[in-house]
Amino acid sequence: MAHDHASDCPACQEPAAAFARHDHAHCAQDVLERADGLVALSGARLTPVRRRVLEILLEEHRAMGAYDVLKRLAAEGYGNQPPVAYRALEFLVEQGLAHRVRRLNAFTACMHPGEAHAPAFLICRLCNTVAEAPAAAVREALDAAAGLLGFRVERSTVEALGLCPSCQEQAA
Amino acid sequence: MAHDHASDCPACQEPAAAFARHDHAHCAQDVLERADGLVALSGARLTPVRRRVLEILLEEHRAMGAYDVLKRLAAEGYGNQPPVAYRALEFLVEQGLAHRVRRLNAFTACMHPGEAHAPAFLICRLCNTVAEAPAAAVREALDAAAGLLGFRVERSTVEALGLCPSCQEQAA
DNA sequence: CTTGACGTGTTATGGTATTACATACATAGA
DNA sequence: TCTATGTATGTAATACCATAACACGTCAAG
Repeated sequence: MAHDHASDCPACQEPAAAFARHDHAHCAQDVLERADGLVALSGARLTPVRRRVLEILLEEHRAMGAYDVLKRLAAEGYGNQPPVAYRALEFLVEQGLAHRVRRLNAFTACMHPGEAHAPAFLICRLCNTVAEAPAAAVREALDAAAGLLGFRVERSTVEALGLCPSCQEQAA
Repeated sequence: MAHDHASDCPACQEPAAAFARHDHAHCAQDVLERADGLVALSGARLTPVRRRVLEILLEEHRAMGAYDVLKRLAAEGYGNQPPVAYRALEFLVEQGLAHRVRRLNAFTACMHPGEAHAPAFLICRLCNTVAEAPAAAVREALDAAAGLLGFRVERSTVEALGLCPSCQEQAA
């Protein structure tokens, strides 16, 4: 482990940790527990496949293609046809437990489920790391820009391609 | 024509026109002329295929899939294999003459080529209209959010799904 | 006139996502 | 309990999106 976790370890939650090395096991556990509660609240069901997909996303701690997820599922005895993965992923996205990263045709676990947030994704073009940045301000600006045209925003996709801190150093 | 165009008709350029009915022919003409100049400046070449693809995007005035564009090209005697369309589209995107709308796996002509802009796309989930909104403020907010994590943004994708003005009315 | 850069055409393939239908499972109501 | 209903899963087939690799042609610089 990169650091010792108390149950409220901030490193897993803080934005700044997104690009830092740390122990994912704790974050995963914490997120899973919250997921159970959130889903129950919304009246939906976190079935075995769905829960497993979330676990997989949390374990890998990276953006995964639907077919990558599917391979893992199939290896564990679940169905091995694309809809199995896509349906579970879609469910998780709807519940706010995962996000879709369109630039990568991939999915990633949400690290802050339940907290109302309009995430932005920061994708490093060198190391391919994806970080979820808090982007309430971005969403506000987008709502404002859309409002000027009379458009009402329901869902938004905000993704940035660029260089993460460590790749900036190496490039310099 | 929905309205009579002077060569400096603002309706085609103004954001508010994005969702308004108007004559596209003039906008297209204007954009094409500017495209010629811009490409020349950058040392690139707006070859027949490339120019035709831009014309097609302008004519249709909607987000088009690469294969839609390809069909049009093929019907006019150009190559009918995917790379023909993808290469031309990629060129136009690089030159800032077109944009890629990832949510739709589609491309659309840029309505304000040459003006430095970080566009946001507003996609109506009912009528599928796509509008390009000025989003300098959004980009600034994104840069700021990324900066807090030490991430340097190079390119960004900002897309919103929601309801355009007229579909809001109909829904109400 | 040769070389090299660029653009186009074509074949082939790989990756992503959805439709449609069949089956199983859970829960609520008779 | 039994059945009806909605929801979830499994599967087959297909559609859609995108790229790699190679061949050919053109044009301008040396």
